[in-house]
Amino acid sequence: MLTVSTSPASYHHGNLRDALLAAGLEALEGAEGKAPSLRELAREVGVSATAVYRHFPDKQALDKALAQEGLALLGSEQAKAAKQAGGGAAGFAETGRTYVRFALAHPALFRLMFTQGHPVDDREAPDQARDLLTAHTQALTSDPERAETLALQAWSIAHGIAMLMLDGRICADDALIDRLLDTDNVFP
Amino acid sequence: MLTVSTSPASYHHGNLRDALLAAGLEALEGAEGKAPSLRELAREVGVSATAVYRHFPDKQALDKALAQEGLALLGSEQAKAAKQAGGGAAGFAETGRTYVRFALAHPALFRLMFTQGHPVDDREAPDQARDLLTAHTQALTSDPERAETLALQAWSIAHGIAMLMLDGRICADDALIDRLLDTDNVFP
DNA sequence: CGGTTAAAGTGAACGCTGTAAACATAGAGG
DNA sequence: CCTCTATGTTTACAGCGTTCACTTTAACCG
Repeated sequence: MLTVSTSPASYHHGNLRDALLAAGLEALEGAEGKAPSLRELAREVGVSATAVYRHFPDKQALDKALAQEGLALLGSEQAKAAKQAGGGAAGFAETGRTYVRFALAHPALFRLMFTQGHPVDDREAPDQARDLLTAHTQALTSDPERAETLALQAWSIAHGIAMLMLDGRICADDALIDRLLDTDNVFP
Repeated sequence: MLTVSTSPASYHHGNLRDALLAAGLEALEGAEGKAPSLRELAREVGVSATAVYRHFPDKQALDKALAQEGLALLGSEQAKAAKQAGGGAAGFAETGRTYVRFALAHPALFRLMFTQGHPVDDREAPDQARDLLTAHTQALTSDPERAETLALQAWSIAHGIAMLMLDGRICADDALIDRLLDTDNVFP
């Protein structure tokens, strides 16, 4: 993921880009809800604000990179959870739970990931989360369109639960997550 | 909803509060994705920035009021749609479609509504959207807990679809909305 | 009526933000 | 060793939310 090099504090930082991302991720964990400012991250890393522009054209680009980092994190957590559950349908269900729990565990990061104006990936960044999703749904049916529908529905409900819980609209309760994700008996 | 009084341009504005909300709602419609600043709204209404503080303690409070206005709008649109569909299950389905279409039609407003740190309503504001939801699900089953589960699931999936489409994660297509909201055959 | 008072406006100022422009430094390669 | 370029620095600007001290106005009351 990220190699946070503890490089010497010389004029040239060494690898500022990764240091900024690491500081960004750390800032997103603490201080509930607050997204870090560009200057704040620069300060944290011990560098002038404008130095950031040697590595990112924009604040938005920095945010995008952070979002990408978050996406990778989510994907790896989901993959681990699915494997631990033994894969298959049980593994699929676990990716959903992991999705929502990830959002609750990293609210600011999750918000950042899905608050960018446009998609984080312009078809180049690997998206393990999405790959898992399509793999799991394709295993459930032979009809590709049906698999896609299922995938998007599963994503939507997990994302909806996550967002509504983050916004305090519905109670962020672990049992409730399970209850809502259990769609086997929507129409019994 | 909002009465935009065309009051005389005297020293005292007349009802600045509503004028600010009206300007805010208008600003949220144009200029894709950009939420208006406090100063911007004050300028628009022809008043100094600090005048706003006579009516709202915070920028956040202004945003909250705007969100409330949006919620009322959504609720009324849903109610109309449900009635036109003849109520019942068809009406319920229509509220879901309306929810997502509302988000796509007013992206900035919708984002504002669900981006506040904490719920817009501290149990005092009437929420027609939520009332419709519980009413419709309670009509589907006699078990109250099951009705609540159904309600939250329906809300989650609609909200998830809306958010993912707003973020460009899934294609904002009208046919896709219908396809995803049709959960009758999730597990055939 | 006329005077007082409080609600509702003003302008200047502060510290913060993202960003641009011009300049400085250091490490790598000819 | 000298130079070039990647990577940093300082200074500056406009806009933001917010505070403070002040002014205006309308409404109330003796």
